[in-house]
Amino acid sequence: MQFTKAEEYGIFGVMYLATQPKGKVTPLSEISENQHVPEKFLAKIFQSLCRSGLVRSHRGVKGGFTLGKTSDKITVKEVIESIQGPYYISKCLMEPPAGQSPAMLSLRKFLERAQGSLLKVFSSHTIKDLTDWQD
Amino acid sequence: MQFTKAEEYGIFGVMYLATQPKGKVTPLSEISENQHVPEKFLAKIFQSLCRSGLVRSHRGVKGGFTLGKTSDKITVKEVIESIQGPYYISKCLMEPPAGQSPAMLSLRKFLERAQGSLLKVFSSHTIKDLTDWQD
DNA sequence: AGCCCATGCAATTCACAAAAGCCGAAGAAT
DNA sequence: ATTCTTCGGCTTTTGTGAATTGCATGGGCT
Repeated sequence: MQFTKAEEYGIFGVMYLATQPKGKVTPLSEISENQHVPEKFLAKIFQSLCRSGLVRSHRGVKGGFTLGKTSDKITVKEVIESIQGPYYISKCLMEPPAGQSPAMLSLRKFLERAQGSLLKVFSSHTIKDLTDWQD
Repeated sequence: MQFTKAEEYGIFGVMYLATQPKGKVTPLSEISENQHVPEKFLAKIFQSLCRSGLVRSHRGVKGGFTLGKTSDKITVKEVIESIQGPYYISKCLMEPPAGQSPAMLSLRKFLERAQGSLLKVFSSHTIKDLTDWQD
């Protein structure tokens, strides 16, 4: 429901994969070490990223993760919503508007507008934009 | 650091005052009852709103609150930031950028852009906009 | 004086974020 | 086949902040 450590770490992880040589399989331990992120926490996050296809997992010795598609095709919004589900700026937008007070309906209308503005930024930036900014 | 019940209730409270006859002093109990908000919680919120001058308090019998300025002069951003201080889309924007990792600096750049987009919506809508939408 | 209502602080409950741990499954190397 | 490595998924713990409640205080009206 908000931008937390999980999303932060997830983006770092995907960014790291994006800067690795194409085809290289990178284990969690390497990502964790380089980006200073708790490994087990990162593992949980990458499970979600894997399920949504943003990254691909490879088990066994010399296993690890690779990107599911090129970094310029992965938007920040995709990463965020893979990890925590649909993004809501406020809890009250999660509940259906039926039977709510006039003041609430009015506030919802406003919040939806604000949220739309935010999601537009989320979906118009890719991981490649972020890694490019790193230099 | 995020859009919570406190901000929600605060906006409801100010909206309610905005719909009352000009000059009327409205006690918390009335606002609480009409907007279905816990009275003590609302009291705390209104302390902040009072300190920042958005509402004016009147003590004693027949006391209560009035608006500090007309509702078309009160932006949503003012209400939010009165209640919870500066609005940050993410915790990591609260800390100074000095000495952070390249990935973090890159993410900050992105988050600042997203946050700016959001604050623009917050500051370009007033309480009057919200009460007008109620009809 | 007595009542009413805001003020301010303390305490509590509750939910969720953040992290750590454990055991199992899959796959490669030998 | 066995062993080692790495992900998979579940459970539990810890920490933090949201959301509330309670009480004692103080100012103003009648």
